Amino acid sequence: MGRDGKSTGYRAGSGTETGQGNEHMEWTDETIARLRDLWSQGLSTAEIGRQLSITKNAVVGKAHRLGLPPRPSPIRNRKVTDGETGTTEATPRRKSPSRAKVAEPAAVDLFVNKEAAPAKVPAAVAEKAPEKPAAPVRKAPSVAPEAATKPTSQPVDASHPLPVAAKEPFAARRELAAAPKPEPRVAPVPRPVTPPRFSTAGIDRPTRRGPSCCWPIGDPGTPGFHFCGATPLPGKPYCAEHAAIAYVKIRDRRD
DNA sequence: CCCTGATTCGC
DNA sequence: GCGAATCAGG
Repeated sequence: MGRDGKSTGYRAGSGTETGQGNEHMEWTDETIARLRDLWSQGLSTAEIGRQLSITKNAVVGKAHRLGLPPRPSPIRNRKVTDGETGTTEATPRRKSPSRAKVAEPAAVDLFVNKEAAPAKVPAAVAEKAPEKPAAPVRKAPSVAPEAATKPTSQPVDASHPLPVAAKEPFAARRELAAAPKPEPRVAPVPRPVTPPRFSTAGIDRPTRRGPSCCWPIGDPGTPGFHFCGATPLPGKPYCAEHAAIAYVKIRDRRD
């Protein structure tokens, strides 16, 4: 139990800051709701982090605290059954946890009108970003997340639209919308695709319960801001139309 | 080398 | 409680 105290431990963010109030992520109900939603949809922690403008560490950390069900880890199960092989040290417990070194962001110009897409937008800039919600780009891994992690076994054959909303264990979402919470998690990334034009066609009632398309419409913070609300694709946070522009194959910006 | 998630542990 | 740092497997 006695954890050797490493006095060297300290992180960036506290101290040299010019006086920013929020040192930690503001986990509001809306944010947590989206976290759980994306988590249940099988998105990667890093992917969720990008959409929430946070690091994957924050995502996975919060996810565990929320009691979210752990998803198939790429690494070995640290705690399998009690039958643990004593010969091989399962977990050497961190070698040198000297987290004294911190990466210095060096305050890059994010909002300049350059073609370079910012890796991640700070919350301060993000909430003031006049840019329309760019598509949360994500790459397509070899294995689809929903296919890999879906105990419910999503029917690939979309022969008939099954009531996915009915079997969704997670009821009550962010269908409320119009929440004055700043969370435009994406930056103006120059994509060759057409700007998100929200055609009324195909959009169901935003008042429906269950999973709804979480594509942000309008500027967050404004009373007119709301989410699409249409029926999302199975295993995806967006509806068919928004998913088409959201899941664009481009080199995502990761730090 | 890239990705992934889990865990640890200072704050 | 939060999240960077770290570890670890594919």
